[in-house]
Amino acid sequence: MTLNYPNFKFDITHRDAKSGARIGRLSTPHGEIETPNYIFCGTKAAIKAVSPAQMIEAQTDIVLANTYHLMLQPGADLIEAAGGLHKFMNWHGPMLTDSGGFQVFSLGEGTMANEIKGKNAGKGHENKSLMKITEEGCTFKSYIDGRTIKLTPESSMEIQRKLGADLIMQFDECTPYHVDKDYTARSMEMSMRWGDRCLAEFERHDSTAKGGAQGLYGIVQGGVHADLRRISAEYTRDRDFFGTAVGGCLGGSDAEMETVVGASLPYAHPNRPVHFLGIGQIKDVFRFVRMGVDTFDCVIPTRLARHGTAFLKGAKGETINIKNAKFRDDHTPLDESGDIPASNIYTKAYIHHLFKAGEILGMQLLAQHNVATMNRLMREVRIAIKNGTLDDLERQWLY
RNA sequence: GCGACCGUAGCUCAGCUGGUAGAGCCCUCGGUUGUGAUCCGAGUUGUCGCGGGUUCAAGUCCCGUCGGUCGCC
Repeated sequence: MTLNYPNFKFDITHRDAKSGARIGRLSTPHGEIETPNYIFCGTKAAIKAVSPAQMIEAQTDIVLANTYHLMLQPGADLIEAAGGLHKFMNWHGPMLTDSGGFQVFSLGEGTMANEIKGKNAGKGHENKSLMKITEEGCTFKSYIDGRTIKLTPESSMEIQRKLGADLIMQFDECTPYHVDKDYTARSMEMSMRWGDRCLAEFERHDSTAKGGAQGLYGIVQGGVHADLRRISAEYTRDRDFFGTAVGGCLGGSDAEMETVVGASLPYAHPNRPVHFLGIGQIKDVFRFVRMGVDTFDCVIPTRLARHGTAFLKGAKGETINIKNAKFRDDHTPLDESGDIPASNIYTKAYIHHLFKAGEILGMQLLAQHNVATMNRLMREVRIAIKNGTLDDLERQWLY
């Protein structure tokens, strides 16, 4: 072990007797969080429609930002000159950055989300010309101005170092769904070689020059193939990564997603924090916490909010659509059991009106409510794991 | 009083030389999982001002009439 991450720690303080769920304490230079926890997406150094102060009011512990978007705009050097992402965006708690792998490859697949979910069968790949993958890395055209950009394991590490988040991700290829197993295997193997290059680059700079300011996660790939997932998970286990992330194609159904995680985590390092990239919904939190996932990140709380969907404990399908006509004259608070004004003061009729009228305050209120609701979910999940009452809690949350 | 133009979905309008109506918005519902705020998808809505006439067939042509806008005396 040449990398020891002196300023990071992950202690598992409690294990659920009935499942793989666990309580952990993840320490970073910007504070510690209790896991399981939820990481909110602030792609371009901003949680869409929610200020840092409102994130704190919603009892948020940790956020993330994206290498891909920030390298293009405003550029990593500018953020470094600003004193790093924490100062730049005024978020002083723990933070994570993605490596840029997912976003780059999503250009080649039209919408990556469809690929991961196994949709768009037979379509996609129409923008393949926008990018090129080689052993060296990835070349693509900037969505900002069209200029050609190159991203490699080394440059991803350099950019993430300049951004300065606490937790960072190795550069990987997010393997599409509609490729054959052979392609998935070769892609996974390249991601492993890229992982080694990330570790080497990381060790060259971070662990020495900056005194261990960052913790690097390896990413498990392998598509929907259990044997590949095992190989990839064992790879991350046997390298000096601080944490393990589950990424790549997760299949086309809930069942397939569980298979993927189930084929990965038993072979990952047992004492490292496990992050599930890009998931999830409330039902996903319950499912994957039981499989040993410690942190989640997903755009869905804030994206759904901007489109008028509010997470609600016990609601059918987890959510309500505030734009529905039935809320037009519902003068009760959005969520009386919520713990912020956006939830327990503002009424459904009012927020319904804001959406109908196109007022951005509607999106702000729902976004903050959804963030607060997911944070509340995670708090209750942690308590339930400690008390052994996860099943009961799940019944309360899910219709 | 005369003349011109216009009356088509809740709103704004498109429908070429005749072949029983469309768009956008609104409205209703759905979608969104390593971010796409103002997005994507589906659906509801019409005695084409009214009355005659010509024609196999009229939103479309002709006559009359009502309403509106503008101009002239």
